[in-house]
Amino acid sequence: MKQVLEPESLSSPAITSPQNFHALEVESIDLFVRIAQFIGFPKSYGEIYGLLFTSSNPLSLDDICARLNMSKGSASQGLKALRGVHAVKITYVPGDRRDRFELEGNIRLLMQGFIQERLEPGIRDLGMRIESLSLKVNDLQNGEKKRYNDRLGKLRNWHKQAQKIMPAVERLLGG
Amino acid sequence: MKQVLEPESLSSPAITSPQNFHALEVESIDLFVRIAQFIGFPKSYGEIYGLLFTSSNPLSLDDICARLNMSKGSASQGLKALRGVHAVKITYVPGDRRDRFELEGNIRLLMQGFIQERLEPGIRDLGMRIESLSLKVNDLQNGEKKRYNDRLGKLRNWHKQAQKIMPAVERLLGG
DNA sequence: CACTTTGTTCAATATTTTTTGAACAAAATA
DNA sequence: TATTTTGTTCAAAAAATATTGAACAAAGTG
Repeated sequence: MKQVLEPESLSSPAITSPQNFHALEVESIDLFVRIAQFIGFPKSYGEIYGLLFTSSNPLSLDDICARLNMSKGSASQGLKALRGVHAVKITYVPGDRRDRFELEGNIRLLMQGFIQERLEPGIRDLGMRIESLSLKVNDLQNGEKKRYNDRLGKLRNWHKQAQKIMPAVERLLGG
Repeated sequence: MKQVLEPESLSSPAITSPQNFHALEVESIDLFVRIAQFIGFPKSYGEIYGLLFTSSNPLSLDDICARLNMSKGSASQGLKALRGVHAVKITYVPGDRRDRFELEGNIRLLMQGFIQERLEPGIRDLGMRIESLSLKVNDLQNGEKKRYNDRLGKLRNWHKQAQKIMPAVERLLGG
């Protein structure tokens, strides 16, 4: 029943021997490490994603630990987070008890997850803070109040623009 | 010649006594600390920006250190970085030897700096990496090549969209 | 010129974040 | 049932990042 090949075309047993990467694999993983850092994820997340990107078949937790020389804890946490942003999914391989992990088909899903779970809440939170400030400015004397309101006005305006562009960002990058 | 008032309406000498913040000031600074963290700046940068946001007049390096209870080194570095993204500028106050720092009038300038000096180079770098990968994929066997190209194609496509939306982002947030 | 004031730099320190690995729980096996 | 296999959690260790502070250079002052 278990017809899943060991990863890549190497003859050495993938689970016990770590590393052994093609130049191409290294470069792929490197790319996703950068992307991870770019959006504020730990680089181990990028490594995992990169490894799955290069892999032609779903990998188990142990595969990932072994090939990336990474602890089970890290791999587990990373996979959990990546699943959280829909970057990775679990595949059930009949006849194998272990979970197998692979990429969600589309990079857009990852971006959608990132936008919806990080970017948008962040912007919403800023909006609430700006509103809260705006309310409290009323307690100031007139001169101070005006000056403060000027600056807050610009900030509020900027925030409005940020909200305005979000749907387009989401449509293009995650739609 | 020196007609710059001490910051805020407090009677205590601003330079020697740290803290002494209004609730409003605390909340403002807090807001900008969040914004800083949001875009990956150290929180000290946010503190400085927030303090300048609340201040009705340009502050000296020492003012900033004293009020934020922050070392000269941090303040100096933070101001340098903030000037780098056009968030803060130096004002010369005749009769005062010290530099005085204040916000650039427009938050848009900050965003422009951030977009141009962080976001865009990051995206450009990703593009180069993706291209480099694409070239090397040619060395693979046919099956592998196809699979890799499929995934890379999606990635490249996504990157194209990211580039496409950048001008709009820049126009709305930093224009 | 010697002395002060001001801002910068960078090695050392402190803080924050990430990673590890051992303990644990859940589920499968025998 | 006891044993193994698998994945998660979280306190502790390691690594990365930010902050400090003392040494320094540049420019002003007397």
